[in-house]
This record gives sequence, C-alpha cells and structure tokens, in this order.
Amino acid sequence: MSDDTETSDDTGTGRDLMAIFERNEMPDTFRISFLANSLVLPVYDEIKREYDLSRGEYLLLFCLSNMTELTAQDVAQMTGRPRNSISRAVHRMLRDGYLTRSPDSEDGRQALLRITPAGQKLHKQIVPKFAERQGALLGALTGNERHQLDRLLSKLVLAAVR
Amino acid sequence: MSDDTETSDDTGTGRDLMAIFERNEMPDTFRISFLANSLVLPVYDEIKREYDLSRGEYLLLFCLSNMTELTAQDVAQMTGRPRNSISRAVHRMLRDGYLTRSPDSEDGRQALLRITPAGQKLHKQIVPKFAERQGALLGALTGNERHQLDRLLSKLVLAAVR
DNA sequence: ATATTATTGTTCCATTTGGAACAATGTTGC
DNA sequence: GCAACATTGTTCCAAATGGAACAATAATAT
Repeated sequence: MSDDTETSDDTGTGRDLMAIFERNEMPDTFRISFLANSLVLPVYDEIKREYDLSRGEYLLLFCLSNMTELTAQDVAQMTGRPRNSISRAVHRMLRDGYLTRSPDSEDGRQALLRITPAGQKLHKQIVPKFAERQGALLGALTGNERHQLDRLLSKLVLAAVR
Repeated sequence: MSDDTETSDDTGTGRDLMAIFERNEMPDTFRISFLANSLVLPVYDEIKREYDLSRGEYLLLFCLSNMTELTAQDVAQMTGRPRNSISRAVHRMLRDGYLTRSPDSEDGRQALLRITPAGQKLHKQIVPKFAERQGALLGALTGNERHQLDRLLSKLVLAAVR
C-alpha cells in the first residue's frame, strides 16, 4: 500500500491501518480474505484489460484447463459462483472458441464442457501472471514455511469441502 | 459440498472435482481464494438476508468497529474496494444511523467516519456468524497448527501490504 | 504568488451480478 | 406406471458494481 519505510502508519495522520489485522475478532478470516484479494485482484484487472475476460470467465477457463471435462454445475460448485453466471461465461467462451460443449448422452440435462487448444493457449498466457504474484508473496516465506503452509492449506480445504 | 463419505469424487460421474486443488499451476493462490470464499460467502449471504447489508456495507462497519476513526479512503485501502463503492456504503450507513461523519478540520477534502452505538450493536450481532464459520474450519487443525497458521498469515499479510 | 499536479469524495453510466422463475430431463416413492 | 420431487441450465430483471469524469481542496514547484 505504501512503498516507504513506514510499516505501522500508512496515512501519516496517526491512524495505523494495519493494526486491524491483529486487533479484530476474526483475524484468520480477515487475513485470509485480504490475502486472497491481494493475490487475485490485480491479476484479474490485468486479465480484463489485456484479454477482456471477466473473473468468472477466467475461472471457467482455469477449471477446464485442469479437468479435461466438466459440467457447468461442476464449475459452479468449484468456484462458488451462481449457475447463471457460469452459464453466461460458457456462452461467451463458446462464442470465442475457448471451449466446446457436447450433450451428455447419459443425462440429457447436462452438457460436458472441454477446453479447446485456443483456450489452452490463452490459459498458458495467463498462468504466469498469477504465478508471479503468488511467488512475490510466498517469497516472504522460507522453504520450510512454504511447506507448512502447503500442509495447512490442504487440511483447511479438506475441511471446507466436507 | 457433499456430506456423504465420499471425499475424492463428489459427482458420482467419475470426475474428481477436488483434485484440482493439487493439480493446478498455482495451488496456493487457488486454495487461499477458495478458503476465503468458503469463510465469508455463506456469512455475507446470511447478513444480506437478515440485515439487508451488502458485502461492502458490512466491510465498512467492520473496519469502523475496529478503528475508532477512518476516512473513506482508508476503508478503500483496507478492503481493496473502489472509492465510489465505499462512498455509497457510507451514505447508506449514515442514513441508517450506523455511523457518523465529521469534516476533518485539518484537511477539507476528507471526512472522519466513526461507528455509532447502533453500529456497534449491529456489529456485535454479526461477528459470531463469522466466528462460527471460522471456528468450524480451524477446528480441523490442532492447536499447534493454528499457531503455525497464525504466524504464516502474519508474514504473508506483511508481505502483501509492502 | 501562482500555476501545476495530486488527493478526496461524489455522481454518472454502462456493465456485471445474482436471485427467482422457468422448461426440460431425471429420480424417487408409491 | 405415474405423481411428486430434484437437478441442470437458461432467461428475466432488479440491484450491485466499478471505471471515468468531476468539483473541491491540498501539496508541490517555480
């Protein structure tokens, strides 16, 4: 937020904005939320400017680039976004040739989504932007701490999906 | 996402949605983002239903409940939201009596925001909802692991604000 | 002193968002 | 077999959102 040497008072007015991270009633929730914002928001802005992709559209691309075959409902579950948002993103990405949709012969309600080579290519351009941001943050940790973090995140995610 | 005993395949269709957490190119970013969603989205939904407060409005209340005095710009910095969103939230919360605004005698551009007793009361009703959700997740960790997490989050947040 | 630049908070407006209702298909219970 | 219910994906619409331009004030440079 500032790039000077002052770490405890960004405003120069006597208010210490960062104290809120230690002081509030749910420090983990607030800090995790803040970190998530800090990791993804600047990158989403960049993706929007450079590729005109919305957050939801990129999330769809991301999921498909890792999962070979998904339904819209799967993506909604994985990303926590409402189904109609996914539906819109699917149509947009279909139109732009980043994915394909084929009806599921086993269940007439759903359709199977797959990423196309063009989608893969786009994804390959975007990933480094996230990786760079993530690297900058994780660079503050030692190798051992990164390992700890990895373990803790795994446990927490497991608890979150149950 | 499901409450049965199956941990590796939520869909029953052969797709293992959770594998994405381990498989993707930026596992920390994705997991932290997912955890943040999982921690706050259900609670924001609840707050919206019960108190008709938007996410931005609640964030404003939260910041003020911990900081005694802030400008709109401070809140924008702390929450990563655009200034006009904060401005709207401020007017809404002023109208509803949850905060006060007084012009800053030292700087005619800005105004100092403070929470009112009514705002404090509202905040006191809401905090347990977040705390409960946070507790459910952190319950998956041992005491020592929670301590580790606390340390790691502090370091990461410090790196994020620099 | 005064022109230039920066900052704060606001309004405007186009876009994004998500809840609700819906049609189509599938599943369950009787 | 079929009636009730559940699920998937879509459309509609009202509300939220955020970029851009703006006025007011402050800081900086000359």
